[in-house]
Amino acid sequence: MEYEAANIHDLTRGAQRILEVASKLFYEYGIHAVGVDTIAAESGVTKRTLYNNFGSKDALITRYLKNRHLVWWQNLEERLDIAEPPRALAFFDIYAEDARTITRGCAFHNAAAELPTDHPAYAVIRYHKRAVEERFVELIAEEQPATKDPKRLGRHLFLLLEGAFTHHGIHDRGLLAEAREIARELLI
Amino acid sequence: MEYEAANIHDLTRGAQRILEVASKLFYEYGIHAVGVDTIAAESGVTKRTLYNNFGSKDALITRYLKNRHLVWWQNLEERLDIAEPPRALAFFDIYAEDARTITRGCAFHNAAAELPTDHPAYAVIRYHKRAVEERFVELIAEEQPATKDPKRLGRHLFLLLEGAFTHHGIHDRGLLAEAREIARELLI
DNA sequence: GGATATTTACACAGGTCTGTGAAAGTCAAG
DNA sequence: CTTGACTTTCACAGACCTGTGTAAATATCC
Repeated sequence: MEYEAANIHDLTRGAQRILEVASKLFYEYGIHAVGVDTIAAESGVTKRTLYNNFGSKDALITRYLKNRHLVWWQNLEERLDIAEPPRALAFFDIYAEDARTITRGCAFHNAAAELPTDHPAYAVIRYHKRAVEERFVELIAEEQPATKDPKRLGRHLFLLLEGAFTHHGIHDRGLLAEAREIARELLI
Repeated sequence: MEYEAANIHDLTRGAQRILEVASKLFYEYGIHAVGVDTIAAESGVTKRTLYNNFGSKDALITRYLKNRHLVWWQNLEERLDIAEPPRALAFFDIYAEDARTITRGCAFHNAAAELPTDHPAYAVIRYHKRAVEERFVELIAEEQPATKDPKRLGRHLFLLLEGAFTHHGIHDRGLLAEAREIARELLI
């Protein structure tokens, strides 16, 4: 990893609740819009505890995105393990499933919109997106060996997915389902 | 339009400068990260003038996105007028050109990440994205009448473009150029 | 040049923001 | 029962935030 890994289990119970609450609020309302007082209050701890555990808001933001990546990635691999070929479509299914419970598009893109590019969390964003893209390309290369340019097809599908999921935050016009359908045709 | 149109020429010279400066700063650093004091100071006017002209920060934000849409759309139509078929590729060229001078992806997506969905500016964001998508589909329907499903192809290209441009803010890995290349192949 | 519109200057209100200090309280494990 | 890790309490600092009131100064237009 380009950044220090961060396991939830290193955290005390209170700290875990802080991270949960912060994740929900940061995603729902945006990072700048949510203050540490709010996060502490919603977590049922004092602001002092928040600072004792995370050090600063910026560090909490970074932890939020690291954790989001880890959880999401684990879910991805589990789903891929049980998916039937073409497994690239499982990617679309995961996003579609996410979209049923969360409604503001991609947490990483949203964070990128708010943070300065030299923020510690920005490295996590870059890492995550790159990892997803590469996993996609890898998958295509494995399962569609007959494709003349697996890398291009992988990126092609990746872009479809990114476009559709990002849009989900703005206006759902069935783009995720349509992207999946387009992908399905491309994989035949 | 779903929202009241807003012409720059209604504004005094000072107000135009405010809008210019606000546009630059909102895009570059994010909306919440930029205060009205900063905007006024950079514009060389007093904060009072800003409030006399725009009423509130929220109204200024809304005006920023309305104006961004109008300017961008005008540029789009001008470019389409002189473009050679397939003109859908001109879309990619416009985004690629934008990407040379601005480096934080799509202003509308970024704003959407920060604003509550009931913010007046959010309607502008929805309108803009929908308009772009529809213009794309329209263009395909005109120029690729042989396509069996012009709407799907239009959305397909739209998603490629959105995915690539959004990514440009995070990490430029030549995705815009690759998206154009993929689009070119799809249009043959 | 005189009426009208606009901008300045500047103080101020009332919040909210991140972050800290220091002492007292709580709880679990040895 | 004691040690040590964690959390609470609560006051406070200092900065930044949006937005306003008012009177004087300056443009702009007929």
